Amino acid sequence: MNDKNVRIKDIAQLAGVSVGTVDRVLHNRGKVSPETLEKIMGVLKKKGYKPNLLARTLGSNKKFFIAALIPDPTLDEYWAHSNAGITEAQEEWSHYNIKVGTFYFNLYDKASFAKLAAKVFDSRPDAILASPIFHQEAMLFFKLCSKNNIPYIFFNSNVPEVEPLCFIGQDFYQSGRLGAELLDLSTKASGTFAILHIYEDIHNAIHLAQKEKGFIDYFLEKNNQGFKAISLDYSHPQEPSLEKELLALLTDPKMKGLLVTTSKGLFITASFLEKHGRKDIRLVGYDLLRENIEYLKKGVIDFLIHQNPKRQTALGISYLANYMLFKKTIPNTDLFPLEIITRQNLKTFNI
Amino acid sequence: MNDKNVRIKDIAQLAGVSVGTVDRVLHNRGKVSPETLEKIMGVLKKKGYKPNLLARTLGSNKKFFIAALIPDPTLDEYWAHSNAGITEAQEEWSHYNIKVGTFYFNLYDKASFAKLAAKVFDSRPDAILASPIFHQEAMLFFKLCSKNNIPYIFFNSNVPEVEPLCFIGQDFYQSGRLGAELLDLSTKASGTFAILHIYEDIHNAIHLAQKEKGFIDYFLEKNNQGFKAISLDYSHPQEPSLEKELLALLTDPKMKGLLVTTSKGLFITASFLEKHGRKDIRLVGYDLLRENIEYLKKGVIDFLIHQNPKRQTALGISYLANYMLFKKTIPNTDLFPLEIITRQNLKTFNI
DNA sequence: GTGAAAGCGCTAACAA
DNA sequence: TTGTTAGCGCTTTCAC
Repeated sequence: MNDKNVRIKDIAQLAGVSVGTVDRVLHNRGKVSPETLEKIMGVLKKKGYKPNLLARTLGSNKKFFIAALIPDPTLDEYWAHSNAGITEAQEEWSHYNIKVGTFYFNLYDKASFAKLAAKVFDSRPDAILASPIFHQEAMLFFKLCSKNNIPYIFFNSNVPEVEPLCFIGQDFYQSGRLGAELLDLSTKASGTFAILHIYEDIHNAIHLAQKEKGFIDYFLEKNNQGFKAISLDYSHPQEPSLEKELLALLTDPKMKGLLVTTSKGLFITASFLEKHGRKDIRLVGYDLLRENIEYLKKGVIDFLIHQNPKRQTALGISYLANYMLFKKTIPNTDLFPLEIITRQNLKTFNI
Repeated sequence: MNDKNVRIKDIAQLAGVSVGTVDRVLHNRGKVSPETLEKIMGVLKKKGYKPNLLARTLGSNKKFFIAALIPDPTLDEYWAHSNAGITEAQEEWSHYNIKVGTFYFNLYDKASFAKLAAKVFDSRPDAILASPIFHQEAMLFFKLCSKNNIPYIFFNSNVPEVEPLCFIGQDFYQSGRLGAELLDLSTKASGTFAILHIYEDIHNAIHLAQKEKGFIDYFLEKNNQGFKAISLDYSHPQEPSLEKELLALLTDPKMKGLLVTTSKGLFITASFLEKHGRKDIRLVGYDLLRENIEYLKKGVIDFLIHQNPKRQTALGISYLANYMLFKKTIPNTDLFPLEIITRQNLKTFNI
């Protein structure tokens, strides 16, 4: 066992060529005769050559620019976490000549997405990390990127049609099943359980549908035990009507628990339950946002499901960096663990 | 805004000295006159100099050796996961001239720990990652390391007396509270809950005591609601007597749930409950081991608490690498999130 | 105390 | 098609 790492120079010597030639085959830049190519290849694998990545990036002296296209973090707490992940990764990868630029669009405004996308393009990025929440607009833009050979990774939502390098997010179906299970586990008697979509943003429709399917399937599978699942959609309601509807929903004496699919809907529901003193109703929802955490602590919310938005973006940047710098292969899709948060493990996630 | 990074050369120029001198102040190796020192310091912070870490490690051409001292992974599935984390990190850091050597001792044999520790020392490591499960022996050994200025990080268990660079593990107290909470949440009526230490290895005593305290405290705080907590210690029992004891324990009609603190104890208890058809008893335990997972899937175990042993060791290596390579400061203690595993989120943790 | 220069492993422009 | 060589930014030895 030779302790020393084999260098290009060693390979060159063994193959009886110069380092330049070896470098050419390593990066298959051509201009190498078949014979020497074969010979070098042979030595390469025989000695198990592994490039020194430090020397590589130092020597090549390339700068990479990654554009991150995400919703404005100042407008929404959830996206602030995504943004934090980008900041973190930015710091980590700055050593490697990788710069990250952020482009914030308005979560509620398609036009702003298109406008920012154009800006992203103008910045001539080497790669893009994006949350393509406006499906149509995203499709157009990323087709353009595709044509220009700009690699992109999506997180949070996906647009499979434009085949991103990778999608980082959660398994929404399984996520709905988990919500159902948590309600089930925390309610010993059988009864009725509802899944609520409140203040759904139109671009979330697909996710919510998948969550709903998971929720319903879970209970269907135990149908014989008297579970029921109801799906309610309170998108863009007038406040008073929402309150009335919730009231009506909860008159059902068999109603045992609610899964709320949107973070905002969650704390509205929580405040409703608290106001009406409905401690008999179990409540499960998504995201570690401030108000949700408060209601979790108070015991109004029983479980939160955490999507780890910060880690999603940090990983996205890492993937792109590894892809460009080291030609690493990236998985098509990386679905995160569904993390369950309760009062007792909350602080261990130190958010 | 100057886009170009300031290099040592730039600093030297601005300060009217040579790169050698700048390097000397950067690493305060002395041999610099007070005046030039001051001048260089000035330029340094004025220009916000940040060293290029790649060039640094490449230039210094140092090799680091980290010794990992852990229980034999072939003897116990839990430690196989710890070992996997080391392998993973090994790969990741090999680029940086960091080698990791593993030293496996027998989990059940103090003498083997001492023997392997001696081997570790003989290997002249630059740093050590260890699970110091034999308190006395570890104390002796790491005092020696301390004297020899070999930094060490502990994971899984701690020996605070020898002040490791960092302890990576879980908050055992909170972990016990979480176990209690999960039992509580999944049992609507009040009743009796027990915490069981089965086949406890003597060196685990402290952890188990902390878990127990967390468990008991949780229920004490709701004492008024009729909860009870019982602590049972079935260390090193004869098999038949254990079965008898469990049988006796479960005759209590108020018994609602069990928290088992050791992985082995957990699947023994699970198989017991299954055999006797006690579906009325909730069961919570630790670690994503094969048999535990099976019982979770079957519904005999309701929740598993995951300690992420793989990530613990991978992080340990990362910390040491960053410490030696980049002089990064490491937290004294890194307590991991307590991850809750159920049937529905199990697969998303793709173990 | 200080500076010059070689070298870390790799890249890429240029000569041959 | 191949070899040579000057960097990349930093460390470290050695001479002054």
